Amino acid sequence: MPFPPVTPPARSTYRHGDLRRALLEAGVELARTGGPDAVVLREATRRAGVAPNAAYRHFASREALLQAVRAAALSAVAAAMETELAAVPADLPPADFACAGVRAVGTGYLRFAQAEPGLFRTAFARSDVLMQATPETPTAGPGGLNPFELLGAALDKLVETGVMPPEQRPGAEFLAWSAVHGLAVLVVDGPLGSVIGPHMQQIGQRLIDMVEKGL
Amino acid sequence: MPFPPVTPPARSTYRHGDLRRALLEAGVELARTGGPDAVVLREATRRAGVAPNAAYRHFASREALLQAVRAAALSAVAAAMETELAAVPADLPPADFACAGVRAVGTGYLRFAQAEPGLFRTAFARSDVLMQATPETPTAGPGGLNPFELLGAALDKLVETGVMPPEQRPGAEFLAWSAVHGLAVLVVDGPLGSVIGPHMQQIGQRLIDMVEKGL
DNA sequence: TGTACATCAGTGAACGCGCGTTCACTGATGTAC
DNA sequence: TGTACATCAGTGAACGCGCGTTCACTGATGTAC
Repeated sequence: MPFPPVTPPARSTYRHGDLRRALLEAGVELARTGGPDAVVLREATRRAGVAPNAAYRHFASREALLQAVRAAALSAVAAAMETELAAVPADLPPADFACAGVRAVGTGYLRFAQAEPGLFRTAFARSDVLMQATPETPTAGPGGLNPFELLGAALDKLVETGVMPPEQRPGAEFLAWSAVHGLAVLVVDGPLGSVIGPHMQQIGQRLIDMVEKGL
Repeated sequence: MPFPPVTPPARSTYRHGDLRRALLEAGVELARTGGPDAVVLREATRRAGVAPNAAYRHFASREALLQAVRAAALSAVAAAMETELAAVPADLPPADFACAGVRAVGTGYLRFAQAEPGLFRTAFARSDVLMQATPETPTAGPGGLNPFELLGAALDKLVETGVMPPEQRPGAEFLAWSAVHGLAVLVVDGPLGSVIGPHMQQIGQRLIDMVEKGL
């Protein structure tokens, strides 16, 4: 896949100023368009208007850049969830509020997957970044929690408000996550894109119904 | 990823005999080890003991070979489901038999994902092979149904035996498939491999419980 | 039954491509005196 | 305040790699007469 011509930023100073950030942003943009495989070190330096090897001052390898991009993508997923959470009416009765929280997390996840398929694929493609974030590669959203932690917190509230029996709680995040993730992946990265792409949100809501009832 | 040295088959005849099949088998073996990206045309010809360009007598391009490998992988998924289905006791009452059928389909899917992660990833990676099979690239198992059709048939029986209300049936395959697929992908291709890999079958059963209850 | 010939599966050599990465370097910065 | 110097971000050129694909070819096969 050839890259579209991107105007070089035309730097006047010898020093770039913030090359690490520029490379990361270029990497994110590449991931946005083409998924993880599109995060190509040389192309990122090209977009930053810099020689290819300049990247090695800031990232140990192409893989390190990709890790950073992944973390940024996960952070964006968390932000999408938070947006959805913020839209939940605060005056709901506690139990309903807790339910709406879980739904919001799932909805944010699905929305993000559909709006930013490239980043979504990058965020969750074979790696352990989510589970072992480093200070250089933060995976949390503005609120300080990463996607997995947001889901866990929402489920905790389900137990606190008595909607979910406590003995069901352990491992529940894996079940809920699986369901929602599966739909997202089938549509964004799998064979269902053309089949149910347009109805994804609707099917997503039915899926979340199923999870709620099943848990 | 360098390939391990594979002994060339040492052909004595000028004609290979069944090069198409040999390339397909080599391709499947590559996918088994390294997923879709590992299906490399030159490596397949190397393993078949043939010049690189000889492949073009049988496949129009690398992509065509990959499509064929994908189809074979889907066929293997179907076979795994059928194996599980065949193990369901035939003397169960109809409703229980129907439930067990759905569970068998899901279990077969998860088992396959864990036993053959490379083929699993190849089978479901961004493509429309599943939904538009051609005579040259069959996706069905021995029984003549592809994975998606096997799931559909199992759900139909759920309706026939009165376990599932008919109005729930439309689209139910997407919900069930999503749940199971999500778990498989998270473990095989995502961040949960190291976390719940060993307990996957157990979590898988809980997940299928959830789907049954939720539908 | 023997022979000419069309068919076509596989060969050998080469192409251009873009990648990640390494090397010795150069130029700007900022700190120590 | 001025100057020497260490630091280190970015440069330029090059490397080896393996890939998919194209070209003109050669050798075995099997069919028609």
